[in-house]
Amino acid sequence: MTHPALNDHICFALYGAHQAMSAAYKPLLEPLGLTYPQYLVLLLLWEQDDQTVGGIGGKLGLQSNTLTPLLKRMEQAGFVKRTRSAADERQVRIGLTEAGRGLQAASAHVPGCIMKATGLEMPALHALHQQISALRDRLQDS
Amino acid sequence: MTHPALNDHICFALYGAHQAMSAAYKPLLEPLGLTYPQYLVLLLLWEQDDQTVGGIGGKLGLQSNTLTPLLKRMEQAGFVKRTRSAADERQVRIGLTEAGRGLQAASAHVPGCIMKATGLEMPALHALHQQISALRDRLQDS
DNA sequence: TGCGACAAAATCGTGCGCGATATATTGTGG
DNA sequence: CCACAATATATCGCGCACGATTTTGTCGCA
Repeated sequence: MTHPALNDHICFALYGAHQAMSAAYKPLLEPLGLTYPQYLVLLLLWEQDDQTVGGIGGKLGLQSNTLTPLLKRMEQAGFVKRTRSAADERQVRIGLTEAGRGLQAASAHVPGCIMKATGLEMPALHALHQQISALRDRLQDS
Repeated sequence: MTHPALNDHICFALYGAHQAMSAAYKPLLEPLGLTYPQYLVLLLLWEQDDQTVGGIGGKLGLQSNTLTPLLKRMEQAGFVKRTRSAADERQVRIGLTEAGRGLQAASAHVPGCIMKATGLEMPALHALHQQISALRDRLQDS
C-alpha cells in the first residue's frame, strides 16, 4: 500500500486553489494597501464595526498571536483604531477609521472581479461553496 | 452595491478548508518530523527520485525563495541530499536518503486518516477534488 | 574568444499562521 | 477580602509564501 500521487491528493488541490485565490486577490488589494487577511478583517468590520480581537479571531479562525501584529499594521496604515475596552480592560476593541470605511467603496469592484476569475456562474459557484464549507466543517470536527 | 458578508465569499471557505486540512495533517506529520509542505515534496520524490529544485517548484507552484530554505531544512533533518548537477552546475538535484525513503512506509497510514477526516467516500471525494482543481486552473489562467 | 542574453538557485525583507509562553485583568470560592 | 483559576491580549520563535534582487553558470553568436 503506497501513497497516491501528489495530484490525486485533495489536500493538494485545496492548497493550490488557496494559493491561486490569494494570487487573484493580490493585484486587486495591493493598490489599496491591503493584504488578503487584512481584507477579511475589513469584511467583518464593514458587517459590524467595533469588535474585539477575540471576536474577529473566532470568525476568522485566528488567534491573537496572528491578529495582534496584523491589526497593529492595519492601525499603522490608518484603517482601524485599537482601544482598550473600558468595561473590561482585558479586551481590545477594533473600530474602523474614516479611511477604513472608505475602503468599502474603494474595493466595491473586488468581489465581481474574483467571481469573474473563478469562471463560474452564481449557481455553480454557490454549490461549490457549500461543498467546500461542508468539507471544512467536517475536517474541523475530526 | 456593498460587499457580500464574509461567509458568502468562496475565498473564505477555501481559506478555512485549507487551514483545516493543514491542521488535520499536523498531528500525523509532526511525529515524523515533517511539515505539510515538506510532505508534499516527499510525495513528489517518492513518485520520482532525483529532481531539480525548479522541477519540484513547478509541480508545487513554489519558487526557489520558498524551496531553498525548506529543502535545506529537510537536508538538515536527513531526509534528502542536495547536490549540484555535474551536467549543469546551475541546477541543484534533490535526492532521497535512506531515511527519506523510509518515511514512505512510516507515513503509509496518513492518506487513509485524512480521507476519513474529510467524512467523504471515494466517489464524492473524487468529484469535489475535480471541481476544486478546475477552480484552481481557472484562477491561474485569469 | 569573449560578450551579452538567458536561466537556476540563493538571498533578503515582509507578512501571515501557529505552538508555547507571558502579562494583565476579571471572576470566584473560602 | 484574598488567593487562585479563568480569560483576553501580547510576545517570541519558527516555518512557509512571495516580491525583488543577486550570484553563478550556460548558451548563442559575432
